[in-house]
Amino acid sequence: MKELTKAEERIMQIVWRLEKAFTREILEEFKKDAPSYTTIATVLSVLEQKGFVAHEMMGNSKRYYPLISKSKYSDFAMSNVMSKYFEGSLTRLVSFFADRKKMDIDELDEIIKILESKKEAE
Amino acid sequence: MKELTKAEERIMQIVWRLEKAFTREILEEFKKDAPSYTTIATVLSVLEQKGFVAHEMMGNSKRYYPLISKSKYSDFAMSNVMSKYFEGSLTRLVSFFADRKKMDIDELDEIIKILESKKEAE
DNA sequence: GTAATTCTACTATATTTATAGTAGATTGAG
DNA sequence: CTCAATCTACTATAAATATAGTAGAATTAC
Repeated sequence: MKELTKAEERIMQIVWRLEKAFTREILEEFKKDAPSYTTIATVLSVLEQKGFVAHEMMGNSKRYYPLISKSKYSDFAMSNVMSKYFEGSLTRLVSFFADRKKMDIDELDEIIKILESKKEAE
Repeated sequence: MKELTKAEERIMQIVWRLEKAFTREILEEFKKDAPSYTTIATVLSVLEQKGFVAHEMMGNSKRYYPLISKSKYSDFAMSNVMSKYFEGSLTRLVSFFADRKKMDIDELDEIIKILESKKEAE
């Protein structure tokens, strides 16, 4: 899988959120610093070439939808950071968090619960 | 904090590992796809401008060392991914892992232990 | 002390990324 | 129908990134 550039990622996040979107709709999602309509169109065609989206024609306009899911790309992006900064180990990541973030008890309990049930399953 | 580009990050990882390093030493760390000596030197001066490293002179050569620690940058890089893909929630991240990765019992126990003692501390 | 080596500073260039304009096709309003 | 609006395709350009060469200073090996 190719990596997303910043501009591509901004657009892709919107496509993921909307699930199906026309260029126009994507433009409207920008509150500020909106790129121009044509810029978005250009980025979308790059995203299509990279295999991140595809489109269907509706009249003469393209409705784009994701080919690569957000969670699939999350996996990719996270693995990247994990391997570069935590030697790929979730344990290291969690201790990193534990060391430097304040975490509330409910959140901790929630995470422990998830892990306990994962333990059952394995 | 500025972001590291890919080329910068490759070099920076080496500087973090070596703690203090001459350009020559950095070059030697590359096993394959080594950029040229001068490329590394150029990237180092960019890193210096961005505030990631500084140097001390040893004779006529520069020995670079990190100004921004790896863990500080980890924090930054991780927060980035976390906010983009997990709404900043460690809980979501952990469940994401639990859902899609096989994890061994020892690792799970280890993580639970970390979280339990964090719970004590909070 | 001179030749070969090594280093930095400066400059150059290719590639990639980001942005957007223009022209021509299509469509919708009346 | 016809005009204004809208859309895509193509092209252009700026900015950022990646890479490295050259010249001259400094150092080292004899």
